[in-house]
Order: sequence, then C-alpha cells, then structure tokens
Amino acid sequence: MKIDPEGLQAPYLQLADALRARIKSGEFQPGRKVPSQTELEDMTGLSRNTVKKALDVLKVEGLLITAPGRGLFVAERPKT
Amino acid sequence: MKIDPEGLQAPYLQLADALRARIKSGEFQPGRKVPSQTELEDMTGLSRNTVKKALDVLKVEGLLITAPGRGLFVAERPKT
Amino acid sequence: MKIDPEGLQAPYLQLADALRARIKSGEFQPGRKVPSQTELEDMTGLSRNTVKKALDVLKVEGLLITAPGRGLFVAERPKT
Amino acid sequence: MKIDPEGLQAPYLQLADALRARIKSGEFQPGRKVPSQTELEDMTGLSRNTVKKALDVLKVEGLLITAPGRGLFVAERPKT
DNA sequence: GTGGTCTAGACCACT
DNA sequence: GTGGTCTAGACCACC
Repeated sequence: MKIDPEGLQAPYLQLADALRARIKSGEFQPGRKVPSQTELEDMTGLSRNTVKKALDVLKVEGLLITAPGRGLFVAERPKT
Repeated sequence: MKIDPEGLQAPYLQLADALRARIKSGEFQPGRKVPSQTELEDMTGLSRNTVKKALDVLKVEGLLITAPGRGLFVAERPKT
Repeated sequence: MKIDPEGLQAPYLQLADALRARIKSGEFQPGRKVPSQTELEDMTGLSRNTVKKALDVLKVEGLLITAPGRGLFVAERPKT
Repeated sequence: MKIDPEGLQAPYLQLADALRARIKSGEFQPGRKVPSQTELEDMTGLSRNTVKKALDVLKVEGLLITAPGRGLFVAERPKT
C-alpha cells in the first residue's frame, strides 16, 4: 500500500487502485476485512479527505460500502 | 538557468534546451522533481506563456508529462 | 433541563419529556435548532448512551429526525 | 439557489438537487451556461470543497462535465 | 472507536 | 480566469 505523494498519479487514485486490486484478488473478502479510514490514513500518510476521495471512487464503482459507525465493507456482489 | 532575452535563440527555446539538458543529465529523475511552471517563471523571469511554450516543446519530445493539479513530471521512459 | 438521577422516572425519560415539551412549545422549530448529542450530555451530565435513549424515544414518536454528520432536527410535520 | 446550511439535508446535496432540477428543466442547455465553481461559491455561500462535492454527484450521474481551464458543461445526452 | 460533513487555505496546470 | 488536488482542523451521529 505504498503511496507516492510526488508520483504522477494523484494519491487518491493510487490508493483506489491499490484497494481495488486487493479486493479483486480476493484478499479482501465480502464482509469486513477492509482497514478503516483511520488505518488507511496511518498506512498511507494521506489526509482524511484524500483517503475518503479514494473510497468515494470505489463506492461509485460498487466495490465498497460504508456504514457509519460500523466500518468499511466489500460489496457482496462486486460488478466484477 | 540563465535566459538571454536578446540572445540568438528565442527565450522559450533557450529554456527548453536548459531543461532538456538537466533531464538528460539525470538531474531531473523520472518521477516528480521538475520545478512547477510558476517556479520556472520566477527562476527565469519569463512570462507564463513563454514558459508554457518551452514546456510544450518538451512534452512533444516525450520528455515531460503534465498532470492537471499535480505538477510536471519527467517521463518514465524518455524517448532518449 | 434539570435531570434528577434519583427521581421517580428514569433519567432518559426525564430528558425525553423535557425535550418533547420544548419542541411542542415551539421553542425548537422545525428545521435545525436542537442541541447536539454532545451538548445534551454537557447540559444534563448524562452519559452518551442515556442521551441516545432519550433521543430514540423522540425519534420513534416522530418528533426528531437525525442526519449522520449533520445533527438533530425537529421533524417538519411532527405527529402532534 | 437557496442553500440552508442548517437544513436537514446536507448542503452539497441541496446544491446538487437545485442544479439537477435546473438542468432537467432545460434552464441549463447542453453547452456552457452553468455558473462556474467560483460563482456557485458566491451564490450559495458554500466553501470550495462543498461545491465540488455537489458537482461530483452530478458528474457521476452523467449530467455535468468539467474541463480544466474551460469551465462546466451540461452533458450532451444526459441520462434523462 | 466508526464514517459523514464542512471550512479555510494552499499549490498545481490549463485557457 | 477556470477546474483539480491536498492538508489541517472542526463538529456531527452512529456502534
């Protein structure tokens, strides 16, 4: 989950790509498993809003679901 | 990065040459590193459009890549 | 908004009664206005969960609406 | 384009709704017409990021297209 | 603890 | 001027 703040791609896109890959590879199974936003902040060194922007991408793609007070979930039937 | 407004070559070409030399010398590595357009303006005393013209030359040459809102990047595999 | 921990009624019911009275009296208008959960904690000295129980009562009654991340609202058309 | 910062709905959703309505009503025709982000900030009193969040919603819906340095456009064939 | 929302400000390239 | 990105901090309800 290496993010390069100086890289060509925007950090939030790098994060989205990394998470998408982990989900599609099956590393993150439907159910919980996904690190929380706070954990992702710590893991990547990104700010809250940037992490959320990455998650927004995956939510739109139907891969992730967020639940206030509960955490992040991998969608049951991700659109491949 | 001295630019001579009265020189033989047009200022934007002088700038392009100077930047190309720095890239090929390895001073600017693939990844980030390249000064922003604004910085180049300050460094050279040239106008926005002149700086842009210099960058356009290098973009056409495949040496530079630009990412809106992110900055200027040296291409990963510069076409020598 | 005095709450008596030793009173006849459970504290959360006392809070619910106090808030209901304020809403019906028009002190809290439809729209925003209602103090946040955190503010209610400070005002009453009650715990988070106790405050929540009081609010749950009013939500069930249709007097209050809650919006995650936004706050507490008096319902537009309270069921009298 | 009245936005109530204290309203039940999140301001960015209020803005998205207002713009969506204007687009679907034909007030904003395909082409330019849409107020810039800066104008929307002034019109609504919202912050930059909140305006952008509203626009993100409409971009995902396929109603709006953004072009760096050019402005906001109503999509040619909005999905109804 | 979790995620949701908003603000203020900064820097970037693009036209 | 335009939109795009990132940071830092604040407050909120939810579990």
